[in-house]
Amino acid sequence: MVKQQGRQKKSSSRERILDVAVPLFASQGYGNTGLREIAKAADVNLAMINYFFGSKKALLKEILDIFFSGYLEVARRELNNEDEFAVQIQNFIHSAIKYFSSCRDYLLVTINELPHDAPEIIEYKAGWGRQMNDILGRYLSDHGRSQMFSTMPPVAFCSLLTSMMASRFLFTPLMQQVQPGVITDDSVQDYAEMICSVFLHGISENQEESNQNQ
Amino acid sequence: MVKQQGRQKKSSSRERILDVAVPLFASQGYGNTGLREIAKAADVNLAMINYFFGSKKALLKEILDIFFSGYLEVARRELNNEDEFAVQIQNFIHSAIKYFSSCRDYLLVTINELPHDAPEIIEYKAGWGRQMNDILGRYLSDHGRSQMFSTMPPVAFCSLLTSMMASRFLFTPLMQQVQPGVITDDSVQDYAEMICSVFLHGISENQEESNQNQ
Amino acid sequence: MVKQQGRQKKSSSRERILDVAVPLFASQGYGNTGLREIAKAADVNLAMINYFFGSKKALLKEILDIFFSGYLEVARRELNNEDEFAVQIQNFIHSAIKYFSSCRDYLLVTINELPHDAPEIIEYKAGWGRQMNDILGRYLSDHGRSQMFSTMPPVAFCSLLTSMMASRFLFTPLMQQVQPGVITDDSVQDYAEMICSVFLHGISENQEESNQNQ
Amino acid sequence: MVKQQGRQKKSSSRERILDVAVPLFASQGYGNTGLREIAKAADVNLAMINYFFGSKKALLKEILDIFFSGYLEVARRELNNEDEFAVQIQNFIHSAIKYFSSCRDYLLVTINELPHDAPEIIEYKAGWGRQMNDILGRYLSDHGRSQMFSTMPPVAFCSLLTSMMASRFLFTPLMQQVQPGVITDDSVQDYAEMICSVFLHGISENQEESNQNQ
DNA sequence: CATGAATGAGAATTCATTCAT
DNA sequence: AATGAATGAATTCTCATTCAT
Repeated sequence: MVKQQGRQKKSSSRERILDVAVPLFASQGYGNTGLREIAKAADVNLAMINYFFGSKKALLKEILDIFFSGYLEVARRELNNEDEFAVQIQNFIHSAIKYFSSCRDYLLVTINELPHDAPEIIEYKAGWGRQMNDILGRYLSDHGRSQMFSTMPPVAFCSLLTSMMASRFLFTPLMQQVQPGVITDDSVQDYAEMICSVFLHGISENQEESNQNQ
Repeated sequence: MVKQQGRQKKSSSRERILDVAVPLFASQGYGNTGLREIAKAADVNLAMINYFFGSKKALLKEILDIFFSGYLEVARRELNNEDEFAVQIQNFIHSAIKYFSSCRDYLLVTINELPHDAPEIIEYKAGWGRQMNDILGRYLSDHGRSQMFSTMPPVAFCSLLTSMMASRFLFTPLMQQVQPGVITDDSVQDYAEMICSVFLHGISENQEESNQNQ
Repeated sequence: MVKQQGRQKKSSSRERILDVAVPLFASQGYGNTGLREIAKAADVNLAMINYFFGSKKALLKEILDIFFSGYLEVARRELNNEDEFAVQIQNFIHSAIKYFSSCRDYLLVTINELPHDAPEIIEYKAGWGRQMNDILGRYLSDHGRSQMFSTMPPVAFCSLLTSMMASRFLFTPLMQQVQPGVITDDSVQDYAEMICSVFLHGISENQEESNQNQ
Repeated sequence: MVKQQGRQKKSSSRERILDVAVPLFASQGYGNTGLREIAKAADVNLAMINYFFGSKKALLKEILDIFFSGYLEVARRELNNEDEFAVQIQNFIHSAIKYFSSCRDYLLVTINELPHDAPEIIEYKAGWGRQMNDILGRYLSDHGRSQMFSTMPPVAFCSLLTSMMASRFLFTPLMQQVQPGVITDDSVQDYAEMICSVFLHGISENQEESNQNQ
């Protein structure tokens, strides 16, 4: 599906709709956001949304599409090479968090709509999930770690890691309400470092240094 | 369909509404679930939902309330005692995951509605968040770990751990679609063990055994 | 229909409902006021309203009843005696305006619901209208003024005079919004004087003095 | 039922809604009339009412708007010229009553909703009231009659006169119920004459002739 | 008298979608 | 590509009323 051809002279309506829909879905939820609201915010005629995307659900699909394809690309790039196990994971975490940070609203929409079982969407999401599972499965088996903890299949490994990396973005709104000023945008790099450390070594080891420093 | 036989007649409608609303919200999303649907599923007159709860939003609040109060109770019980740092964390993780497992739908609703910014709900959620933050903050400072990783405030510590523990439940629907049969209910105990291990020591340490076993 | 028997020890619920319903109907309109609102304001169980009055419409009827019976009583007292034509009218106007002032909310409800044609109420109001018409008709014919202006039947005479007297109360909310402080409660007496003067002599005559005073 | 034939096709729905809503509001009251009823009577989809007017309240505003702007126009035309005081008043009364008669239902809606205090509407009505007050105030002061009766501010003058002129229309339904056949449409001219006479000279003067005729 | 639960209809409003222009 | 009108179903919520206790 060709996203854009030629010079894009004037921020096409189609783009404006997406640009406006994603943050709305992210902050209010898909079900709580009406097409009217989107149309008004995008300064576009209501009928144009269905004209471009076919339906509200197809608009959601497109958003999931964009997020997943980017996420998969990161996974393929960082996990399909000759580097060492831990190095790959570290690179993946850094890249993924950078990616999450670059499209947090896409992430939020994707994560929040994941558990929902709208019949048309559910199998669709599974398709992306399978691809991600394949990449991670190959990565793990390549390094002889297919049965980590004896009960963590790749699919769970993937879920856990994604969940950890996303936690920062998922909880941001709440965290800022609880303790304003604590979460700052410039600490994404630090955040990736921390996730790497915890995922690879847990909080205990790190804690010893931390204790010494005190 | 017999309405109710035997003893507990009083206000069973109210309970039926809750019992039915939670899984519906969990599987479809709050915004995608109509009161009609809930009323029909609970075999209750539509008007009773507003009669008992006041509004759809108040119904959601009640659900968040129930989940949060249970979660806080777990935190208070496991983190407010004389045990050692790692022991407390381990007990907390086990208890919390057991709790999550006992009310997964409440968990799903809570997590998925967390990022949304319905004005009335947002400050409400922050209230619960603050309480949890207080408990964890005291726990960390009691053990001289207030500034873990130098950039992880209690609020982030809390988010990360919760996110890890919840990942299993959040992604269950998708995981089962991707790899049917992998996720089974009886492995909750193992799951808690795994989360403990990763959170405290990371995947590397454990990996060495895993490698040896190969 | 006996209104009250015995000592009325504790401002009965029935009275509280009426006391609360009348100003609500007056300020919001009958149709815009719910029984729930009344029940809450009267601190009475919702079901009590129907228990005491039978229905919302019956509650309205009772209000019209109370107002009309008082109004008729004034008319009977002031127009059924041996005084002169103009004296009777003057006494009637003074008494009626005093009465209106003592129950303005009843007046407002009555006037504002008058034109509406709820089938059960319409004939009911006509009953009261007929009684008032009889009194005024007898009064006019007694003084040989049955055909004032050749085209003003008693019913129109009655309407016009009532409308004049009521104007002050009907427009009070608007007037105070337009020119705050102009309408004061203590000028009811003056107001009656003015209505008398205009109704009997018009504004022209009075104006001449007014001009001289300038 | 043929929807529309011939020329004027555009936005006929909007007009039909207004044409149907006004008499319904007039005869049943704003609060007692549902949008369903209006939609059915106008042969229009229920949603079109909100589509065109935004809300039920906005529909009411539009009706008030139409009535008030016409009424103000009459006042401006008849009271803003070089004629004598009494002549101006007479012309105004004749024009206003003709106007009232041409849109009685608008008049009824306006008058009956005037006392109600729906927060959004109240200040809105006051805006119109102020304009009318300005016109009448200028008119009175131009003729040196600002303090008629020493206690009748322009706002009261305006209320009284409007109330007198409207009485015929306000009470019509009741009057016809009380004395069928008395109120006829062709007597509007006579009615205006009568109001002029009463307002300027009162009933006494006229009465002398009436007495002589006996 | 009084209460709380229950009901079914109806309230206003918004929904996603379609279609002729 | 874009618009405005239109639709029918669904939204949340409130209505007046009833009834068993």
